[in-house]
Amino acid sequence: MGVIETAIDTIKQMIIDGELRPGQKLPVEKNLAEQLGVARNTLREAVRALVAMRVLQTRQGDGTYVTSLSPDLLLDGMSFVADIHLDAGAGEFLHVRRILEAEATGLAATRIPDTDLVHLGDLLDEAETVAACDPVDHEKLIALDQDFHALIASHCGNAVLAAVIHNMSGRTVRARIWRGMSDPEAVHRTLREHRAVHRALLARDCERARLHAALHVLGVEESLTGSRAFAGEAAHG
Amino acid sequence: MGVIETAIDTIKQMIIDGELRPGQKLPVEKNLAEQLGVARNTLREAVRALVAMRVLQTRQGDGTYVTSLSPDLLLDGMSFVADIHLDAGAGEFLHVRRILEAEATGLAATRIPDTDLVHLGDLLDEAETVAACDPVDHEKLIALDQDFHALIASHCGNAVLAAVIHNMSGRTVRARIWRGMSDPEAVHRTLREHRAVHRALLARDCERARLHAALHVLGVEESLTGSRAFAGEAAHG
DNA sequence: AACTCCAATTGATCCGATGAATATGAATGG
DNA sequence: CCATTCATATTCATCGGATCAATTGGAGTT
Repeated sequence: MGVIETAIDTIKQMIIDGELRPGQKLPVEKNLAEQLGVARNTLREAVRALVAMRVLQTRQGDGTYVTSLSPDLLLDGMSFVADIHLDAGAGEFLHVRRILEAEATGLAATRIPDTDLVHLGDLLDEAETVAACDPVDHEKLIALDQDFHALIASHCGNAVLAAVIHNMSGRTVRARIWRGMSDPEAVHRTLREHRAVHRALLARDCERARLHAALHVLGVEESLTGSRAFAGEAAHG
Repeated sequence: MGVIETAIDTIKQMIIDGELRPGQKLPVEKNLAEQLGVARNTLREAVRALVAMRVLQTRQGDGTYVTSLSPDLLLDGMSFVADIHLDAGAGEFLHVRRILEAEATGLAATRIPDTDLVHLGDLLDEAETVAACDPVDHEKLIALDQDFHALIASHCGNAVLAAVIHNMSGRTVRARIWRGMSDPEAVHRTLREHRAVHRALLARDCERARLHAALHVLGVEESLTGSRAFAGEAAHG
């Protein structure tokens, strides 16, 4: 194993062992490099790798610190994975998201405070206003969509679950999904599904919330794969 | 934004845009550094960060290449996250794993080939043999446990789902769980639950497979939190 | 055609120097 | 005595060059 990999693992192990705690300041580069028996440039590459993993954080003129190590922080590299695979693997990411988002929404039904339920309603009102404009501001819709799902997930009582959901669909993926909705009907359907989820949460009904959340993501999946059988049939009736 | 961050994002974008494809070789450090307008040491730190994310791979004397970018590869940083949070967040990770593993096992019921079902049976036979020995080889049990779950997940038909499950519980977490089973009865219960999952898969019964998988992970969750109400009651009866 | 060996290529590691951002503490004014 | 300002030290950021080590590819040999 190379010198840099060794340095990375040593610092990692110091964190796992509790020798380095969240928020703690590391020794200055010169000393830490000497302590680990490597050159300063080598240590910098190790530190840079850990910064990329959101394990460390450097502040010029101040020092290097261990981050909060919160799951949300450490898992956010996943969004890049989602962005890379938006061609081949977007459907697979959405499938995972459907499972997790259904669970999180069901959990949130009994946990989300009333004030945030009101906030959710405000988000939906604003989204409907934006959708009614011509031309539609898709960027705004994307932001509101993200806020809607993030707010629900943040109240599921499981920080890891919320973090995985939050990072499961990178911004590029979400943007592509919304931009793919050239059909105004698709936008309105999405907003109706959001309303349904909101009503279930207002009723504090776990199972309804879970089902509507799953159905919502499923709708996105099917709109991507072009297998929207229901929509086609509904048009006939 | 710093020079290094800019270099990282530039390379990332080249990959997202398809300018750099999986397996492709990058220009030599000297040229690429010149092309990006940074010093060689600076480029190296950017490359090192992408190597840590499993996006790039370097081979001394040969060159730097784009990896396969497979989800399993890119998501494997998650195991470090799980290792760090094994005190506070182990339960939350297990909760997510329960949801995902249940789904994956259900999906695998109709997808896993007969030959792999036989292989699963062999793994269980071997595990029971090891568990019957004295002293018990916990390392061997950990490896067999990992193989069992990985083999099932790999046949769920969703590479992203399989990758997330695979990386959800780091080796440290899995090792701690098994080592926590000082009670021989806990080991035997785990093996019984594995058998139940295997039988459901043999019957190609999605719902049974899903339930047994969920129950299995739930058992691990409860053994960690010490809330094994059922086990306690069973001991009385 | 297969093998051996050497030289070129390329990343790995190290060293030293300068620039830029921040923190610290002394000096100053109220 | 307290708040502000500012010079200075500290620390990371970036750079350029030098040497080491591993791989590759071709020349030469069998």
